[in-house]
Amino acid sequence: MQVPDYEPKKQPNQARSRATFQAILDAAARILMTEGYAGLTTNHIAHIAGVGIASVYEYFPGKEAIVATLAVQELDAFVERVAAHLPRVVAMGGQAGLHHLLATTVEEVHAKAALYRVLLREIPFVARLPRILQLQEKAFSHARAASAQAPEARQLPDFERDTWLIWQMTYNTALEIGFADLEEKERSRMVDEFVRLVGCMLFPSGGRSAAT
Amino acid sequence: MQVPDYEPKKQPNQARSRATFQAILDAAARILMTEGYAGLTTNHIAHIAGVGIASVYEYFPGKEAIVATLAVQELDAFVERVAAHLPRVVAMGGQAGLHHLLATTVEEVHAKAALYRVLLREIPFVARLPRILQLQEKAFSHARAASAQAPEARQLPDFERDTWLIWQMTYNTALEIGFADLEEKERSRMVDEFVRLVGCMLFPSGGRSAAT
Amino acid sequence: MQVPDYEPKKQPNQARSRATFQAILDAAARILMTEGYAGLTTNHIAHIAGVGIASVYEYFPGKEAIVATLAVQELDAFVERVAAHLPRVVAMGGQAGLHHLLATTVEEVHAKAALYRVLLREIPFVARLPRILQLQEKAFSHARAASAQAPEARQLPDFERDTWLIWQMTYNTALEIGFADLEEKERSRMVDEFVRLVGCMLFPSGGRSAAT
Amino acid sequence: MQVPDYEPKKQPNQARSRATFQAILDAAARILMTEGYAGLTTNHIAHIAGVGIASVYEYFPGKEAIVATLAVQELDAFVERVAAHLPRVVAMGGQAGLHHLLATTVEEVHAKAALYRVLLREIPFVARLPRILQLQEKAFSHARAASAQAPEARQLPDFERDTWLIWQMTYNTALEIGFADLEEKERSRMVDEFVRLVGCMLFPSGGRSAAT
DNA sequence: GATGAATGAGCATTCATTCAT
DNA sequence: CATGAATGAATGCTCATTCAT
Repeated sequence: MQVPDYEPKKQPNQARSRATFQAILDAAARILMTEGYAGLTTNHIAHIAGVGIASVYEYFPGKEAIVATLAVQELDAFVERVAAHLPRVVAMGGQAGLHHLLATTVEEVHAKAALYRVLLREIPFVARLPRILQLQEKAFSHARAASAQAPEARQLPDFERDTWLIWQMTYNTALEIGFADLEEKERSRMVDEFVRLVGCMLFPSGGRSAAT
Repeated sequence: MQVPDYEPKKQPNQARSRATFQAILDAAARILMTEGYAGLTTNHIAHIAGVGIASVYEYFPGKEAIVATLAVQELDAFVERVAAHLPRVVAMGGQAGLHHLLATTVEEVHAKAALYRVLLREIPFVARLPRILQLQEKAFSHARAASAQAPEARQLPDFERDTWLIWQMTYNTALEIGFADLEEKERSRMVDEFVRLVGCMLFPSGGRSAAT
Repeated sequence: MQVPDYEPKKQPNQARSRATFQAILDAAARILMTEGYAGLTTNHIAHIAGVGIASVYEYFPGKEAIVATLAVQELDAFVERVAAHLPRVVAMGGQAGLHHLLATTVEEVHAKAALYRVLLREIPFVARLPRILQLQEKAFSHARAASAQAPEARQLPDFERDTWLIWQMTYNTALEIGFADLEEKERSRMVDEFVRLVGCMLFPSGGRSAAT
Repeated sequence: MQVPDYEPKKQPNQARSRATFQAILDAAARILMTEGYAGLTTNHIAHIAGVGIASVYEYFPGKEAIVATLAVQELDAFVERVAAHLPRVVAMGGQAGLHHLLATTVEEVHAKAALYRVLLREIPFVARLPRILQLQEKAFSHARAASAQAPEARQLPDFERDTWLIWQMTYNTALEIGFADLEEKERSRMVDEFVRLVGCMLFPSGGRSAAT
């Protein structure tokens, strides 16, 4: 099985090209949300995008490149949106900052749950894309940096492993909460508890009282 | 899109049938591990199993039923294997019991990581199969029961949500550790820290000292 | 395309064999009536007949032989049943005899319309089977003989062609009336007119008055 | 058994499309004539048509739609060709008009006997296609109208049933004469007698003399 | 630059038939 | 005599991709 090409053929410069390029990505996103990866075909993408099939191949070498480009675009924007809150998170600090960070993350996931679920859980190659790995690395290092700034967290007995583990737990559970079919109020309460539990790991001394 | 049939056509009774039936499942497992779900075709399964393609359709209505049957068989056995340790876990209690439970789980995951990763992360319908949902429910209730027996855990301020969240964090992270490409020693250390962090959530008061 | 074998492999002699043999033919008839020729498969026949698939091949070399045997059996019985009325038909003579003959024929067709329609209109090779051709020839010669006995009919100006044509018209139309989805009363009236019209051809001089 | 789709997927507009579309229909006709319906496969059609298999599915949803489209096209043209003679038939009137009509019909049938035989006698669903039923209805009403214009025919004692019966006899027998493997001269004589006999039914009073 | 008609390798699935028991 | 597990050639159909316009 040849490894496919995950890069777009060319970056569109003119306005019309840009529109076509984006229409293809949008169409792919719509299909992924309604039909899943199994229902994604290039002809279908072209049809939904309202462009000729040949135009799709004008910009992308194949189906995987469309998905990869979409994934990078979407997940990059996701990280950007969450990262925009980081200054405030750091300013708030401690449990309060953690709460703001996780609540924001869960809401962002929930807003595009249908798409993220497919991208992150149904398409095996997405998580292995270099640009997605970079993205995760970036997000992880954000988290580690923020974590290292908090005076209590420095006491983590095995800093490297602990941050990796907490990262895994937090990342996957934030996804699960965002994917779960919960009422807004229930999701909010779930986040409260989520924050408390993560706090238990990060700030071992004061975990219980901080939830109040 | 018609919903596929996930049940085998007939349960084999005679020895020869049984062998064919199992050969098909084994072949499917091997292909899933080497080629992923995308590379799984019925003709390929038949070829690897060393049986005629028609024999595949003698026992299964289609590809999905093979995967579903395999998933149920494998994950059921997985839960059984882990559940076999539960008495000891309960007897040990506390951090020690938790350590035994999580170490066992991670090792079982690691032993079949390639297969479980495909079944649980690449095939969207597996996690929605009624029998798999029952299995998760069963495992979750095991966990909740064990958790309720530990005197400290009863103090979880929001028992329902906390158990669900801790379950999600533990389950997903156990998978990630098992899937990660780590040396045995490194994995073992990772489990140690993992246990400590989960302990922080379950036994908030004494989390730090118990790890020693 | 090899010409298939239309003969049964062996004629069953013992009672049990006879039952199996006939069960196969009956099953084939039932399937033909409900699913048409396109839905007739050997495995399906065996299943409906309640015998093993290998038993089907014990008695018949293939699917076509089953159909051919069934067709000969059914159509032979049909001709026999109609022929049983011939003495009375000849005794009655003229329009009255013709009426009895055609009414009987149409009723016999109607009684097994679903099966005859498939045998005679959907399965191309049935009408070309030597034994079916013999049967038609036999029926045709019956008709010609009866026709020749009627004093008026001898006056047919072109005896050979006229009998062939009248035979064709009568045979096909009797089938169509029998196949049509008519109430019994309506079918009966249709036969009355049918007889009158055939009378017009056979007894040109007195065709009109005889219908009264 | 799902009822198949009998309509073409899209009507071709450009010249190249038209050619492909018609090549598929022509190939289907050729195969039906040489191999019968049983020998008609989509891959075979594509091969004979000299187009890729995917092109077949570009224009038709399946095999049945190809056959249905071909049947409608062919039988529509057949009815058109015969109908083109109707004015002359009406102008000639009586036996002479009838002779012209039936001779024309039989010749048109004979010219495409191999195809019509398969379409009308081997493929069960063709006769039940709405567009074919409309065609028959149209031809039947032509016949009834012509019949009603002839002064003698109005005397048919049971107009509705008589026209239906005469239609059935004439239609089926015209097919049989056209399908029969006769020398042209013999077929011509057969038509002469055929006309005389139909005349006996339509014009009861003077049936005998008119044949001279 | 954009198109859509055309393609063929490849897939899921069926079914007549055989053969060891 | 009867069985049913096993078979593979053959079929209908899809979909990523190309190419002439």
